[in-house]
Amino acid sequence: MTDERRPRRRRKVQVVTMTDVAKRAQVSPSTVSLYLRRPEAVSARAGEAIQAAIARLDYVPNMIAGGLAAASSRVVGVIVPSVKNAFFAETVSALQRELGRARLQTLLGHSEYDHRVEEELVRAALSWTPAAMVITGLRHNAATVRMLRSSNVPVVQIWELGAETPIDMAVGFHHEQAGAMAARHLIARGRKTLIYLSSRTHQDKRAADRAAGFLATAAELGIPARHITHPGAATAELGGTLFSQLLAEGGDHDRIGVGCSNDWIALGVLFEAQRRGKRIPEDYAVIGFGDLPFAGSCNPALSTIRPPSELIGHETARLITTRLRCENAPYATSIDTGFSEIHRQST
Amino acid sequence: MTDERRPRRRRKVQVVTMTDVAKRAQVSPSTVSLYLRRPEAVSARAGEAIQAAIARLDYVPNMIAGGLAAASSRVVGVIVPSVKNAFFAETVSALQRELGRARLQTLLGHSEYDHRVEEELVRAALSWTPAAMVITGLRHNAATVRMLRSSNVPVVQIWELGAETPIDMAVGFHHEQAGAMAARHLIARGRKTLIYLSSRTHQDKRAADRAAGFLATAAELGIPARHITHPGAATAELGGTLFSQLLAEGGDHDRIGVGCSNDWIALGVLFEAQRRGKRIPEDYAVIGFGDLPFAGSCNPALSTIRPPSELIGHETARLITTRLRCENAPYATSIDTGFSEIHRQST
DNA sequence: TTGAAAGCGCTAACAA
DNA sequence: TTGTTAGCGCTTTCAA
Repeated sequence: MTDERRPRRRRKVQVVTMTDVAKRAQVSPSTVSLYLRRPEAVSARAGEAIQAAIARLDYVPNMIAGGLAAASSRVVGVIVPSVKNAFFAETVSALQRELGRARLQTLLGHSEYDHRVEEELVRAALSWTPAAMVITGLRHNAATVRMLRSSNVPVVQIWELGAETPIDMAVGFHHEQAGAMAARHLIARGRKTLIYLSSRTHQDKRAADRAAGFLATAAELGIPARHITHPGAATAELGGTLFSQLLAEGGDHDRIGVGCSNDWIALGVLFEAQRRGKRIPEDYAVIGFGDLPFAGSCNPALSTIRPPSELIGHETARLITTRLRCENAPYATSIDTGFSEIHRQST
Repeated sequence: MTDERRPRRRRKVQVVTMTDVAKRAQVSPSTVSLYLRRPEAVSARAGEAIQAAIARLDYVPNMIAGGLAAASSRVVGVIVPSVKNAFFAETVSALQRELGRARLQTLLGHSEYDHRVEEELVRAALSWTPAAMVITGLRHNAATVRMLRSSNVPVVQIWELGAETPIDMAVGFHHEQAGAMAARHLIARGRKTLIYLSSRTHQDKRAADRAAGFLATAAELGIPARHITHPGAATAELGGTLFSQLLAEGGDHDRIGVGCSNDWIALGVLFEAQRRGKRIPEDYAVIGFGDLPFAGSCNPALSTIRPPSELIGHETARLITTRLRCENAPYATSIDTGFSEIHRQST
């Protein structure tokens, strides 16, 4: 029993470390590190030895340690209102597929359309020193914007373009223009009165913008128009409710054009019209927004405005990977993805 | 100009570190660390000073450094086939909301129903020394299972219960039982012949299990039954195609009961039946799977089997947080969430 | 209740 | 092309 001061030791936590690989391959740890990041910078002989050692030892690199040393990690923080919403699900899906190709991983957060939740999610994501941040919309708490700016991390704001200047980059379209297109479409089909059916516009500012664009265009073209909205989430059920409300309002119901802030609402209108024996498009022409999977196959097939959900993910990934590749890639880029008009039987 | 050897320095990368907070609060860094993890272990005086310093400096803790030092991070790796699928979107959404309460973040991956992609995603997620892993299904590549086992990370397999033993914990239900329930439901409503309409069963093993349960139950009860399937994704359009195929097959079409592996397919059947003037439920009784948002409001309202998508997320989060709280929490738990039968107009 | 100090596993500057 | 070395910012003993 010696009186010797035993140095306190922490357990070795990781089973196989880079040092183990280096020992086995008879090279130094930094050569292994170099090989992992730029295999072409290492001699063929060393490369093969390292590769063999990795395979043999079943080595999984520790991104946490790498991230700390490099002061930046291979994660991208992505914040959307909700992945239950098919629009964002498509974007997230495309984004993740493309980021994955560049070996970037996705740290996902749902703000639930709440700016305070969003702020917390941004704070949490930034604590991972992410390689980039993706956030939905252009409007955020002041603190969120401040954090994002001072983080020096590339930021892409998605799904919206508008009056506000992006924090860094933006990929999306003008929702007023999408609403305007729906209005023009209905007017072109001879509708005498326009109605906009929407939901949750107090939270979903993009839906509110579409409504505003719809109503403004009707006004410009001298067509009477009004807006029926509801605080609930956009569902087929709510669409039925809104349509019933429209019918209950009475007045002149000759050649009405109905714009919906979302295809789910439009689908509910279709179902409710069917139940009440109203003809679509003869009595009521209906146009939605989203081109959701059912739009082409329902009865009648639904005319709609199709947002480029996948393209937004795709372009966002491209912007991020470009920026990460060369520091001096174009700054403050905005990409207007546009949207398209899908004419089917319901109008 | 001195000849003095200048020590090489790395840039200070983080703007505000724990040391900065400590200096300002006139305490040591380890006290700040302690305060952040267990505020009650620090004197009120020190706590207040630290809190003030944090607020003043706008300090964001660095999870990467924390994760490295603690050899475990506050992320949970979550792998689902696709978040475009409403089932998984609901589960991920619930899971994330609950994990967020425990200050755990979600690293999301989509396997696209491919076990090799899944393996890569697991490898990538494990390189973050996650606090836990969530993975969809019980069937994976051998390498995936090996990595997961040897990682010593809590693993929850979701959305499926069955013959295989879980790697660690499991939350889900038996899909054969769900298929069987659909068959019994149709038989109880007097159907003489049963048809199962499904899609992508070569990839979606859970859909294949539902089909198997449906057909086995029909056989047991002496009811003729057959299976029409298609490799495409489950959409309303495909539902229409499958139903057309059923009609084209001819034979005795008296009192047919149609089970669908997914509500989207059932919706397509409803639309196609409408177009072809077939009456539902008189000519064809239809039951789906999923209870997707439109099921209650379509025409006729759709009978369906409802999987507890949210509950799965909820229970998974509970299992994870419990396990993280006490190391010796029950090991090898399986939770059978069950599912429910929703009877509406279509049967 | 607080502080000193030793790493966690890796990257990157620099030297060889 | 490879190796040496000094941290990255934090957690966690252990001692005071």
